[in-house]
Amino acid sequence: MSTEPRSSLPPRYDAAAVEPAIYQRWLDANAFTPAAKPHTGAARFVITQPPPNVTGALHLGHALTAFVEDTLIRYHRMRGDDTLWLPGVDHASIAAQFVLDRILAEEGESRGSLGRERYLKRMWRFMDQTRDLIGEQHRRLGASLDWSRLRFTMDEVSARAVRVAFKRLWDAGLAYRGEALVNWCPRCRTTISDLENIKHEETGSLWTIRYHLARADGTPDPDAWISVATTRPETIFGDSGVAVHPDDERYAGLVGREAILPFLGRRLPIVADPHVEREFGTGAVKITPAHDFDDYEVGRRHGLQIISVLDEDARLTDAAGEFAGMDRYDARTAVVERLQAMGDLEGEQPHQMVIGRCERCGTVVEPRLSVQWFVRVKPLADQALTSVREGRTRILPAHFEKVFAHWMENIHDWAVGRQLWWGHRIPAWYCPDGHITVSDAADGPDACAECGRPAAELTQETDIFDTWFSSGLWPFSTLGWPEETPDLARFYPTSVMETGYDILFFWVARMMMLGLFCTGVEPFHTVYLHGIVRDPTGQKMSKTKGNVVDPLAVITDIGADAMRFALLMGTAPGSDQRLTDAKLTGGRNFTTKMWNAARFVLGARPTEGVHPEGSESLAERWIRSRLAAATDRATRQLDALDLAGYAATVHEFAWSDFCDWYLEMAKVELRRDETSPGERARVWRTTADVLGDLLRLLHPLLPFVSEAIWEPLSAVAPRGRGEPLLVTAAWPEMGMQDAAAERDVDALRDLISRVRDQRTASGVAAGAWLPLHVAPASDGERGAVMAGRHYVEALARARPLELAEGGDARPEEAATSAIGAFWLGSDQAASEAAAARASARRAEVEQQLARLRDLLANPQFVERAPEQVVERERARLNELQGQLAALGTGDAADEK
RNA sequence: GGGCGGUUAGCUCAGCUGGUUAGAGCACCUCGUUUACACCGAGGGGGUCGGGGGUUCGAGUCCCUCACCGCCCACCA
Repeated sequence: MSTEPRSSLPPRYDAAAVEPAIYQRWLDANAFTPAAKPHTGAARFVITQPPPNVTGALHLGHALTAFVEDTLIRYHRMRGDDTLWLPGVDHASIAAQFVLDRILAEEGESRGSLGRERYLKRMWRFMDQTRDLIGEQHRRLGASLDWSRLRFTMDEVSARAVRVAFKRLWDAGLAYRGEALVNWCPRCRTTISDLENIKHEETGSLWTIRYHLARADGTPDPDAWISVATTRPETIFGDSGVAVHPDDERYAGLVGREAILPFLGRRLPIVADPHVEREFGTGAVKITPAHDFDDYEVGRRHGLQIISVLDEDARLTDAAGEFAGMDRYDARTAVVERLQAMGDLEGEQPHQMVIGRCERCGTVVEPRLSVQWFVRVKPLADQALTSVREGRTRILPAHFEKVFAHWMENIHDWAVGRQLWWGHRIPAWYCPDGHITVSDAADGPDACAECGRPAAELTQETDIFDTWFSSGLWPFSTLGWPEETPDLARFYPTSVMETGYDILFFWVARMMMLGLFCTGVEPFHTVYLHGIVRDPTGQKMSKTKGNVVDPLAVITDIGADAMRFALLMGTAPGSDQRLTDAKLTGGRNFTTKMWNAARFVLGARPTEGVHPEGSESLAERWIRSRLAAATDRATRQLDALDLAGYAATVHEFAWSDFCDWYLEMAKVELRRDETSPGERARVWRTTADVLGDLLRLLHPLLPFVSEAIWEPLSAVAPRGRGEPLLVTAAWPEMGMQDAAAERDVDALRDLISRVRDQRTASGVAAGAWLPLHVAPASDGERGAVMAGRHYVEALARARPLELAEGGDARPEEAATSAIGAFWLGSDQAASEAAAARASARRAEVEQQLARLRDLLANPQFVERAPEQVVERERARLNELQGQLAALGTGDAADEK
């Protein structure tokens, strides 16, 4: 970029060229890194952002996240708050392995062929290629992240935090190792959490199978049996009982007897358990404790055997006899066929059921009995729940608090171990005597904590942590916890945690639990949950549907500002939005509009060296008042995290007030012959002032284009605050509102609009100048017309403008406006169309008057409604009566 | 099986604790090359606020109920 300040702008805004250059200037100025020391007394504003997965490319969800957070951080930076927005990426163990495994497959390798050590080396190489990708993409979005604090969940600081956090959980008795049924993905070959086990409605089969009853000698009775219903015949080999409902008289005589398992001849006790639904299937259930969560509980209650018959690939084990080695689905078919051949298959019917599939690979999840590491989360969940209930952490939108509470109340222990390689290895060591030592030392323990055996005899756990364990430490691990670092003291706890509602449980809940446990305080005071960006028809975007929008393509096309505006306009906490081309085009049009407005202001600068003089015109007072109102409103909306509201406020002020009305009125002032050079200088100065503050308001919303305009503007209209870059400039100060100016201009705008309407209705040529007669309804209105007559003349193309006196006759086509009666004087204006339009307007006014009279005549209303409301209605009535009266005794206006 | 959200103009959505004539953008119609902008300007048409009941002086807004759409949670094999 040139170092010469330019004072004009090129005709076209070239976002693709301008945006990267501006981002570089921000970086050069070190604009995103907090000062070494905070200003004393400055408020703190720190955002916790979800670190994107290291392997992923940026999608619209990331873009929305970045835009929301960047908008907030830019606002607070301008407010002078001590801000931090820290960037980072997540190592995403299972997702990363899934991606790398695919790459390896293409190279003819696999996890198995490489072995753990080489696999991890390969993974780090892969990381080095992809780790910076997300960062690069965030820079193109304009995200003002503090790159000097870039973090990775696999870096050493994070690793240390993981060890220390886990050691503390262990010491507190909240981490334990035990045998339990867990969700197992046979394809990823790891345990997964309940959250990663995605339920799908699917149609399967329900088979009814005969289990023959055992005779006294233990042989099956060919003529007596109990029929059980099952969706999983292949797990038959793990059966260790049959259950019926205790009150089911059909089976009352069978409880306590035994059935014989087909193929294996195992004796199965028939037990009574209230868990069984009598109406479902046959009312009798085969119990397979090792392969079903319900059966596990039933089995425990009745002391049944737990027999695993599936291995880690979901193949049948030797316990399945002749079926050993078969895949679970092949075995299902085979078992059914054999039962049929034996005459023990009573039936098969289609069955609607819910199947759990691995979030990552879609494979049907298998309940599997194994020894695992768990975190006892109940006490942690209670604390997190309490802080939400007591308002120390607030969730937006508020109704998610209920969702959060429901989940927290029903939470199960967290299986944190993963049988994967890429991730933080669980810092637990086993000694030959079976003792467990958990250590937070980087090199592991010196000796067994229980028996003192030396480290050399200990072996470390090979399982790694669920990715979300390290993500759960993110708000403080990134600041150096457990060290008492200056950053931790300065930026923790954080302010706003912003993410999509879809990871409320995965991430937010875990951060709250681990944050409270590790640091004793809530890691953030506000949880802001945004929704999903959908396609124009409301479908979720997905690669398979082919309806994804690539944010980088959009940026290349129309610029990051345009996309930001489009996304923020549609965002509301907790609700999804549809992204359409029309919205993106709207964003582009808005950036272009701002660019062009700035071009006009810069180009309209009068001769230098002339001192501004005279008092501000009505238009100037009005736009300053509007600016004050917009500033106040936008500020309150940003403080309330109402980003769509903020965007709408600034958009409306910029486009409607500033461009459509103020600039048009300013042109009148600037171009009138009667305006002196000093007055011209004053009007331009006001215009540049307001534009400057508008840019400040605009900056969090359109950071690039506002910054691009800021430099040339401040070169010719320095604001005296010495702010070379808008990104670090101050948020506008609240000005004074000017009720009188607003009232007058509102009235004038109404008059102008109505005159234009009359012109259109009567078919007057657009460029024609017509005389205009105005009969003000009162002295106030008369004053407004006097103050703004040249605006009316120019903007309504009405010249000369003549003020009518009370006694003047009103022609039939006279109409009413907020300022009183008016009529156009010309042959054409006397047309029937104008008269018709005018009388239609009058009819409207009269209708409203009638409504108001009725309302005010109702004693109930006058007595019971608040006085303010009644007063407002009275005032309105007076105003309308004034308008009508201004029409005098014109033909159409004299009857009530 | 529980719970939650939505239903407002042709489309996408605003409408805070009930209070003027329910708004915006896009789309549509008419006009317009006035020296920032046609990625624009001016004007216009278009809604019994999902249905039904209730509370109230007054309901898009509060209560009840029904319908449809969507989401989350859940151990009937």
